[in-house]
Amino acid sequence: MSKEDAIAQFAQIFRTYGYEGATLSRLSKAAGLGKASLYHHFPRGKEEMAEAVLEYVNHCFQELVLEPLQGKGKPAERIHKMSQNIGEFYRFGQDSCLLSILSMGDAKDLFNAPVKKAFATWLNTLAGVLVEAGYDSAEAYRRAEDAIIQVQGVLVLSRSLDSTDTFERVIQELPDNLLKD
Amino acid sequence: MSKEDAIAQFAQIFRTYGYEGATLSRLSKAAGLGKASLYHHFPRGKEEMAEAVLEYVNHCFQELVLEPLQGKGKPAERIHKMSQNIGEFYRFGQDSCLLSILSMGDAKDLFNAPVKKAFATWLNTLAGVLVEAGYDSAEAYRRAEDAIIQVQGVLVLSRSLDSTDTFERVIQELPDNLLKD
DNA sequence: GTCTATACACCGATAGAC
DNA sequence: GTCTATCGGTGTATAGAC
Repeated sequence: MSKEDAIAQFAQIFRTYGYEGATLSRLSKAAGLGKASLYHHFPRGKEEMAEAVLEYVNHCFQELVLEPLQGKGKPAERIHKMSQNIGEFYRFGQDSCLLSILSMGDAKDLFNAPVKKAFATWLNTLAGVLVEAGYDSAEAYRRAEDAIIQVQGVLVLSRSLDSTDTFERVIQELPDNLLKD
Repeated sequence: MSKEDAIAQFAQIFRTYGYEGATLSRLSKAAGLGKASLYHHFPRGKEEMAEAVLEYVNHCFQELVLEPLQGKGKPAERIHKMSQNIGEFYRFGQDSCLLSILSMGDAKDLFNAPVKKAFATWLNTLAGVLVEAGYDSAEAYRRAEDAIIQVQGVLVLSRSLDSTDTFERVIQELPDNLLKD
């Protein structure tokens, strides 16, 4: 297994169990390596593994969600593409948001800055597209906030109810909600 | 400190650190008792403490959010009261939702049933008011889902961004969103 | 680069004095 | 009813053989 594959497996562990619940035993099993071997690749231990996961997830998010927003088409088309890819990014509601997970408990102190930055980038990128679509910047920012809130909210609800049907509906309605009126 | 006061303190620990992160050391400190003393009041240990917290929080939620919805006034007034009290219940975005916390990691297996039930009750109670307000039941249910999604989403965002201003806006707009069109 | 063995702290939980 | 002391287990992390 490549290092990147291992990090992708780690991501699932952190998302599922949280930072405290992501024990070295679980991470070791997910990577198919002994606990001691993990320290060869991540000398600073669990914290460095979480950093690698955060970097990896940010990279995926950049490709799937941010780049489509910065593409060439009409604003409406870009927003549609973003919404589709959000579905893929969160595996249609099966995955929790890593950022929201890392904003809890002890992890909050460790990852406060990058988590804030990631949300701010999403907010600003989406608001930028809405400004292009004709909204003034305050209204664009509110709508971008509302969209992110809907995504985060439906992820929580999907996890709590063990059901992804509401996720599908919310993602499908996201473009219309962003551009209506 | 009364048992109920201790349970309220426990709730803050579970909300802040999650089920795994809510260690007996932290719970003991929050209650102002030694670890061993906790077992006098909660013989089955941490799991029983979390059960007590869940029961306590459900009770608060019942009083603050559900009962106003089942009151006597017009639907619009009841929804307005619910929204106000949601602000109080979540301390205006400073608190995470205990249900969403208990739907993660190992706690998910332990508390799946009551968490699902609590969300279902909220959904059905709110949808009932919207039916009274004139929506057909499918539309009422969708709107109730959307409102709960907005609340959960803004709680995540508030926690991640360490800011409660968006929370205030979303709660304020909640009644209009539920009843518009 | 991966392993076994181990160190030491903290976990949840219990025994028993007071 | 609360405490100190302690248990067995697991947590993160390290040492050193191969």
